[in-house]
Amino acid sequence: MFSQSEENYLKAIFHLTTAEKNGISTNAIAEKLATKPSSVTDMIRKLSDKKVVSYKKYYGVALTNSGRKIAAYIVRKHRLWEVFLVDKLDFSWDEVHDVAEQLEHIQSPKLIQQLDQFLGYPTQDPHGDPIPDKDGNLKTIEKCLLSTLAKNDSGIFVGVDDSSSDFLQFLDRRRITLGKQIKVIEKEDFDESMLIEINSQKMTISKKIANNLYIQKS
Amino acid sequence: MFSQSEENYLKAIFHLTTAEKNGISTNAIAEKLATKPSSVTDMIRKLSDKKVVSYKKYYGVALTNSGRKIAAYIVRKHRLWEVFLVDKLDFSWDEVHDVAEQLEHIQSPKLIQQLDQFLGYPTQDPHGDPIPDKDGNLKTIEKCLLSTLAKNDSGIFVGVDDSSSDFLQFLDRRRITLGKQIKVIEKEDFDESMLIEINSQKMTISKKIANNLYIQKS
DNA sequence: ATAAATATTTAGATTAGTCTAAAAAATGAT
DNA sequence: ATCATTTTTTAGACTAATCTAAATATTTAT
Repeated sequence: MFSQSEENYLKAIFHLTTAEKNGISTNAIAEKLATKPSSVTDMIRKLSDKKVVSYKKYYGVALTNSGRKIAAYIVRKHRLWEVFLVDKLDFSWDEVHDVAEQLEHIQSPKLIQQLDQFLGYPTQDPHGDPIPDKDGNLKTIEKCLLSTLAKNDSGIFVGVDDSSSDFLQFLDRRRITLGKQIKVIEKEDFDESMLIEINSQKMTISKKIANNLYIQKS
Repeated sequence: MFSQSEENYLKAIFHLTTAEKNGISTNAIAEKLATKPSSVTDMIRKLSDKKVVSYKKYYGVALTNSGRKIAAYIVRKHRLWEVFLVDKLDFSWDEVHDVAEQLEHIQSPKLIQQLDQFLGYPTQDPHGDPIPDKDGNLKTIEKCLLSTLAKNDSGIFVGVDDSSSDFLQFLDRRRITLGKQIKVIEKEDFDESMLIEINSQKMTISKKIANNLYIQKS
């Protein structure tokens, strides 16, 4: 059994792990969890004793197979709860994160099994992120940042990188919602802004925005 | 804000408080929470500093108005979650307690507001216990223990005193479910068992069982 | 290759919540 | 009313999770 704090560390490492990076740094974890590097060292040592992370002093940390499975299950729970909040309790996609952050720690396999069924076995959360299956497998879809598209490319808006409340509310105001078709009409070299077409109308989008929108090319 | 532990103490005191008793004893709280009296003394002092309980050394403890309101809200959350688990996720009434015990600590007023609406503003949990309203008011119905009924009295089964899994499963096997009509056919002086009629059939019930079933007399 | 900057770890302290053992207060029995 | 029993509190210790400050290792820049 793992404490909430231990679970949060596992999840943070899971999210910081990408195909490229092998050892996750103490500082990166500390920043992600808004804690101090010294606290991270302590906790990592504890998780290492429990065989859920492998750790070599000064060389960062990585999840073991069992650690990855536990982390994926926490992410699964988090995302299922987000779907519940949006689909059943009429939360908007910018309101769900903090509550799901609490709900993900509830211990009850039956609860999650039944919730999954109740929600109709969803595969993505309200931000377009994939929901790991029971075995911790994550089916990622082919997607890229809007900023990487060339003039006249188009695709479907399938996810966000930053899911802060401010950003999500901005998207709501601009009527940029998951599943919409987006076409790049013009790219401005000077500030890297773009003119895009969505909902049959054109709008200008800054580089920062384009860097936070995932597109599935068509 | 109150920690999970503080919330559990408030809830325990809330449940131990009845019309008769004014000061709840340290030992009673310790037993309810499966902890030690010395731990209770420490926590009570802390809750007293926070003005949610009134406390005089050696004379027990009582909730203040604000303490009572907080405790009632935790009970409200617990019971709403129980309804959710039974009505929406197909849990049976003997499986919900431990999960609700965790869910009651989730902090999100909107979550509870929306859940309440989603469930259709229920007034009772799956065991027949009343759900406190938003202001912490508890509407108790007129009820008495089956053991207090006389021969030929009858009424509706509206709640249980003991809601342990074992007892609830026993009731399931005997087809004794909330809302059923029960009539006392015979009372046995010797062992205080009773012969009752339910579901148009007769069955014998021990004193212990009769002491755990609440009846609304008709 | 060395010095400066950065990252990480260690050492020691703190807080919340708990415990055991002993002391103190209240209660109950004669 | 006194003594024994029970209840409650106090004192001191422990663990998990965190922190600050100092020490050490690694990386980067010249």
